[in-house]
Amino acid sequence: MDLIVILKALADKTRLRMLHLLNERELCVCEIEEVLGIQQSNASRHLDKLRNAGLVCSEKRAQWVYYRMNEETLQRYPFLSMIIREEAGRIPCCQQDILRLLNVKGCEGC
Amino acid sequence: MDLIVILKALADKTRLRMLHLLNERELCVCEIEEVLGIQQSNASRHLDKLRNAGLVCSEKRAQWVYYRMNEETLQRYPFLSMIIREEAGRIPCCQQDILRLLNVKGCEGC
DNA sequence: TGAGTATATGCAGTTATAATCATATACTAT
DNA sequence: ATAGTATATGATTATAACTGCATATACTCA
Repeated sequence: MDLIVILKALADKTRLRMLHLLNERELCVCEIEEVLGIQQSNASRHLDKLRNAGLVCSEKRAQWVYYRMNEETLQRYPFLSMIIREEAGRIPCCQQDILRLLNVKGCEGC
Repeated sequence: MDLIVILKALADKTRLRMLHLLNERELCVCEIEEVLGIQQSNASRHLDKLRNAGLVCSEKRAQWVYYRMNEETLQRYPFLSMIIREEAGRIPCCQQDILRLLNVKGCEGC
C-alpha cells in the first residue's frame, strides 16, 4: 500500500529534516551529510528509503548524486506539502538546518 | 517532537484503518476488534498508541471504553483530515471495513 | 457477593528499523 | 593506468515495534 510506505518514510526525524532541506533546493549527498551531521552511509540509506517511497528523485551528474523532491508525488498527495513545507518548518531543528545549509561547503565542486 | 509521534502513529496499516473507522463514528474496542479481525489486546495497544499521539480520545461508559477522533488535534494539523478522510478512503481494505462496520454486532449492548 | 463481560497490561517471541564499520563501485582528473 | 573522491551496499549490532497469550482490573447484573 503506497500511502503506508509514504507515511513510514515520513515518520522519522532524519528523513523529515532531509525533505525539509530538499524543499529548499536540490542537494547532493555530501551536503546533506554535512548539514545533518550524520554519516555518509546513514544518509545514503535514508535517501534510498525516501526514493523508494517516491518522495524524492535522484540523478547522477559527474561523481555526485543529486537528490530533489519528486514533484509528481507532491502533487498526487497534497498532504505532503502541508507536512514538509508547513509543519516541518515549525520544528526548531529544521529551522537550524536551513541556517546551516547557507554555510555548507559541500564536497569539492558539487 | 509531536509531529513525528503523530506520523509514527499514522504509519501503520491497522491504525490507519482504525482512524478511518473512527472518522465514521465513535466506537468501542470490541466493535473495532470485530471489524478489523484482530485480537483484543492488539486492538487495545494500537488504540493506546493513537491516544498517546493525541489522535483519539477515549471515554469509559459502563463497562465499555469508547474511542473517538480528537477534534482538537484534527484542527491543529489539517493534513490529518486529508490523510484519514481522503487518502485512507481510497484504500480498498478501508472501504471494506466500512461495509463490515454496518453489520457489526458489537459486544452486548455497546 | 459472585459470575460474566470489557478493557488494559506484563511478559515473551518475532520481526522490522536504524546505525555503524568496512568495502565495493563509479566517476574524475592527472 | 593511478590516485582521489562520492556514493552505495553487505554484514553486524542495537533498538524499537508488533503480536499473542495469560492475567489483572473495572464494571454490570442477578
